[in-house]
Amino acid sequence: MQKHPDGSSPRLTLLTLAQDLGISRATVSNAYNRPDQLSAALRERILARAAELGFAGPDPMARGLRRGRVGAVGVLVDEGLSRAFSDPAVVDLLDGLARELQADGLGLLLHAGRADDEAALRPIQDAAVDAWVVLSMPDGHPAVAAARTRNRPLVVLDQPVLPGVPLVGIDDAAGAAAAIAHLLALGHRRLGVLAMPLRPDRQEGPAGLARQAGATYQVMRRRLAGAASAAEAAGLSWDRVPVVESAANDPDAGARAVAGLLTGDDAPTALFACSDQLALGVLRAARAAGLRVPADLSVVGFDDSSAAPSADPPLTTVRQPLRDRGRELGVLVRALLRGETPPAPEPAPVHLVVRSSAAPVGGGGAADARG
Amino acid sequence: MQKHPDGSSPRLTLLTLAQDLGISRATVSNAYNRPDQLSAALRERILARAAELGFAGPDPMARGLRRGRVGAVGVLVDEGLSRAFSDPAVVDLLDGLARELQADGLGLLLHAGRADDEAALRPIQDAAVDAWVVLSMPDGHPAVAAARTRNRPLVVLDQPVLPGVPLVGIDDAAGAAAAIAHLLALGHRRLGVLAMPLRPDRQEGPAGLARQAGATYQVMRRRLAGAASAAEAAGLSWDRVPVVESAANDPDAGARAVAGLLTGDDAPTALFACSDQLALGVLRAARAAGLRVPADLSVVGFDDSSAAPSADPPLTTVRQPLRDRGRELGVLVRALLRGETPPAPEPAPVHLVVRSSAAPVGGGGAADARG
DNA sequence: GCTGGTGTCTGTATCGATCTAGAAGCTATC
DNA sequence: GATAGCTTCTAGATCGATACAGACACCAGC
Repeated sequence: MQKHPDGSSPRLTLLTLAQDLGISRATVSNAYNRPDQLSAALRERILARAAELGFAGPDPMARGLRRGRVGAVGVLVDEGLSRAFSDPAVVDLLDGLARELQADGLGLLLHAGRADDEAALRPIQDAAVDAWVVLSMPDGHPAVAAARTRNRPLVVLDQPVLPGVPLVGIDDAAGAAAAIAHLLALGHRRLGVLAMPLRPDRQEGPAGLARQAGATYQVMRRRLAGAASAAEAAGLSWDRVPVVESAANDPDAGARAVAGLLTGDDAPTALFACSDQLALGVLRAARAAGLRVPADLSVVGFDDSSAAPSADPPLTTVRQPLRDRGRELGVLVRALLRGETPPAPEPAPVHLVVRSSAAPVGGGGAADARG
Repeated sequence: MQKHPDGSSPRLTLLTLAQDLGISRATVSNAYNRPDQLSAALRERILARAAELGFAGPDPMARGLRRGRVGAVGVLVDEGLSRAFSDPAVVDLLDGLARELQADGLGLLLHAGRADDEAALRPIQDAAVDAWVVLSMPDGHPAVAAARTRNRPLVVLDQPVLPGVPLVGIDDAAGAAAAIAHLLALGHRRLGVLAMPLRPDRQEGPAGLARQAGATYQVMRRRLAGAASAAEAAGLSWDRVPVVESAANDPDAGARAVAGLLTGDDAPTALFACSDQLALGVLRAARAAGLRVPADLSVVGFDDSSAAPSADPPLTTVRQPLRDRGRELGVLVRALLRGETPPAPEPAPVHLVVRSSAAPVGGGGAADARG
């Protein structure tokens, strides 16, 4: 755009403008950052001339260096962006976060925490951010360590639990227990559970007690523990409840993982899917197997993401306030950036939202069977 | 973490480390950036000592200032992040972009382009990014102007068309024409169109020719023009084809907007929805109105997003290679950052993917009618 | 006429790195 | 033994802004 006669592009800086106007660099800086430090008239003159020359204001990086702030918050998500964002729950949460941070003009810098490559961690270490938000990363993930090396404020969602790091979480165990209790109350005794990945190794299929206990995704460890205690409390032996692990938290993977469980004489009459994404997969698999939901199979999900109410049938699910939690993360980050040391918020309450994907065992819907 | 005995935190810099080791600052810098400029032994010693002291490497902002690069690409999306990311098409595209940029260790800095507030533009002007990617913003949106003020490389998806700015697009008109032609070939004569927003004013309802022509979302202008020409070519007068505008590009808004169109004596037998998100809304509205798809109503979408094949019924839709287009954006950005001036890529080809949401008029499915 | 207070504006040190040019040491060659 | 060519390391300028401590003018009050 602005090209010098001699061909070199004359980068505009505060100094350029100051010299042009015959005033000092500091005054131009003040025109942008401290309007009270100079007369309104002069400020107008400076801004007008800046617009004329096409000067866009102080350079972000130089300002960042001097002030120690860039105006960006790093967000660390597991795996690729695609997988993370294909989950409406993550999107809702991120939206809450972004809205809250907008109050301070902070943007979100996304980085995917791929564990594979040692060199892939450099971009994370070298990211110009004021703080980090870590979204549901497994225990011991190297990307989390990389984000911590700069000693910037860091806030964690759900997991991992790190000493001295504030965490925004929910009572996963209570939520899962509520889901199981609901199914038990409906009279179901042959239960099944479809789990999100327990470890980042893409394993799929039945998950025994050992695998469950060794889960590096703490969220799953807690939800399974909650489910187990609710089952045991009702006299059901947990080790006889089939738990199937999905290779990924999306409907397709969920449908694939659960397919084998739905047929056979002792197939479950009710399934607890540990996320709405997986619950959608169960619905799909059930349809493919010719089962009616909820007549032949009851399904309960987890999250109450935006996809839950519009599913077919609408999902009974454990509601967690996703947007609010995103906002909480933002509030926490802002406080930390102001130098405060706020207490981590209490785990948000969860409760069951009853819609129509779960019904009493035996299937009232058989009346108008039309298969 | 690292606290000095006297209470002040002793920020670690290249200089600290250099003095500690009795060498020069430049050498420490070289240890990180130019391994060939010093002996392997010394480099090892530096890195080891750095790890010992907890030095995470050169400061990103200082490096950014000196090098003129921060390692981040700004992404400008319309409206809130939530709306943008709830569209699987956007997510797929973003994933392609992120993957391509990862090759250079570049992260994505998200900013929502809210038009409301003048002050809301500052964070965009002041964002520390090396380049901008603008995703489907309407003509004349102030946020786009804000992103341009820094004279950084800028790449546009779909729109707006700006002189000298490379654009990654598709042949929208041909795609829409293919959709209409398909419906016509199936014998449909009573067509309807469900449009994405034509202007960012959240208007909903029938959109006359004037409104269509005044659309500031060019994508919609082009798709409607393509649809019109295909209709006219078949002898159908376009001004008699009802076009309904949705207030937002999501299934709920789409269902709401289209509901009124589905009933009545001269209700369309076939609908072209200008995005898969809207097509999902049509499916939902049709179900609510007791219509069977495709027996009573044929539906064609646009995008072939990841939601299309798993819809019920699977969507017939116009396929655009979303992930590839994201990658193209990334390739373009990387080239521009290397100082090259690559030609904007040819508009990617689109073609119709026939699944089962559109069928011949008259409804073959009426045989086993069970309503 | 002097003191003290306000309101504006400026000079300079500083943030933490990278780049360029060149110094120092060491070996090989004629 | 002087010259040339390496490799390895360093000094100093530079990127562009902001914070702090004053300088200067002007006015009020005694």
